[in-house]
Amino acid sequence: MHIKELPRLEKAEHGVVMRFAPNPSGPLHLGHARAAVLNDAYVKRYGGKYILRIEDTDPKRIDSEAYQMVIEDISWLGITIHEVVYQSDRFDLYYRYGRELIERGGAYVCSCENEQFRQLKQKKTACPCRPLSVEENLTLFDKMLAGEFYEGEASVRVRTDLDHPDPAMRDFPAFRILHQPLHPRIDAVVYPLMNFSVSIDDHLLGVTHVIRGKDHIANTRRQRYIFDYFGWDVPVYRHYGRMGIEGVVLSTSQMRQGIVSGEYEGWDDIRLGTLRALSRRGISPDAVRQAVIDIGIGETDISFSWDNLYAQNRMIVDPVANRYFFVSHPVGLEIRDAPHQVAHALLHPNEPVRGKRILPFTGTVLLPREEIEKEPAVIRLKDLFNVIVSREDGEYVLTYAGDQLSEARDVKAPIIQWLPADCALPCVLRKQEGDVLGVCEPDVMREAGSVVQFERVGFARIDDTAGDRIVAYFTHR
RNA sequence: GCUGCUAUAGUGUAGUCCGGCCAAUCAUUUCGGCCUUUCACGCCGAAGACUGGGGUUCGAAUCCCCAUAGCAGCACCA
Repeated sequence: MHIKELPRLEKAEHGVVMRFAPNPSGPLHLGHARAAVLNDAYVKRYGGKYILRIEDTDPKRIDSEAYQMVIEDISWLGITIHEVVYQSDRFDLYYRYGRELIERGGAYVCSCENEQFRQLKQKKTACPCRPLSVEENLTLFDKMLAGEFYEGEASVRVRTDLDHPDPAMRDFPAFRILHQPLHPRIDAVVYPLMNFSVSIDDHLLGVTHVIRGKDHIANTRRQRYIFDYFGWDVPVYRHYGRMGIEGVVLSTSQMRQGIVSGEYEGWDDIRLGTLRALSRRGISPDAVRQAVIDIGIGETDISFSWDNLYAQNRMIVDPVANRYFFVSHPVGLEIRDAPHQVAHALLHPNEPVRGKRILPFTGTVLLPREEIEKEPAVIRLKDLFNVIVSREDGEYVLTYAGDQLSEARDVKAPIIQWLPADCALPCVLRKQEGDVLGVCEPDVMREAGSVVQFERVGFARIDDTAGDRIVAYFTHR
């Protein structure tokens, strides 16, 4: 496996403090994995501390189950977290620094209507609240905290530069009032906005380097205003480009919608880009990690390719996956004149010491319909013997044609998987395109939870062996 | 509309800061071949790119300008 080196980080020689800061709105997906892994990779490279900061300052975007899911997903990824911080535990801190920012003249309480402020901002005009004194602002802030305002009636804004050429920079909000919905962890009416809480936390937690998506470039500039008011040093920032994924929605809200409407089975539906979906399909966390590091921190927008992920995963999984036969759409056929015998097939072709599977042939085999319908003249049943295929009255007839592999080679006979009719287990292979019904070897029962290779079909993770049929999830070819 | 960022093969990526060693790296992909009782793995080989146009220079993927395209932000979301 080729190991790709990430570009070096400035000012990182003496260690770094970094953070991964998801909001708990759902499980982690590939987009999160990029942020989580990249930061983790740098912490591991330079040494230091990795903080998981749960950004739960918007009750509208909290799914109380997500707190747990995020933790699970991170540990699945094999990421080392040294400290977990919940922003909802820190509201008092934000209020304290909010007050201080007002005292320093860096913020004011604005009671303009949203639309009104927006228009003033476009015209680079100060709103009527902007000139209020520090004392007046502090009083208003206290009233906010005391719950004396309705939602939307007041907010705290950071004083920036009304002439700033980028309208996005002008007096952005730092706190808002929210009466509803209720926050699952705390009881509050004044909520810090992302740019404020992030600035305070990044400083207080000693964050030295931040790697995040370029959708945060404007936020980085806004946060700099707050750092400047407090006289703090800003971390080193890196913004990587947008990442799309072939044929997948990564938006948590869209995924949730699909689950609610019944389009998807759940967060681990194999058509989804969540980490739990990948895990269920047998994608290894190391493959995700490698694929993400391979992509790096470039600022270009990219499209994540499944092929590249699969290639990484194949490298990891191929040496460990045991081989088995899976026969899709099985057709039972008796083989004429064939001596009963027992086939021995290697669990892994490159590692004979691992042992063999034993498949007793007693006259009738199950073959994949697709293979028979190609009407080959001769086929070789893998690890068994050769068979001549003919038709009589529209029915396929198979006749024993010797054991010699070389003879099959000579006529370029396809070598195909098969199963004894009397000891095959029903098995459903679940693919993104749909389910494939078939049968597999009884020994697959022993592989619950692990990834196997169904020979000539592809890799699959054995998900469930408890029901009346084995359930396997297709990983990739 | 305003502000900013980016632009290397199908995909991802190296090279760009400090112009020549780049007729452009590596991986994946596709196609051949070898190996093989899997259409897997492994091995060998091939295919495939510097967005376009100007400029600077002896020399540009690399510097400058313009164009084009994509993306992001302009939320009391993160």
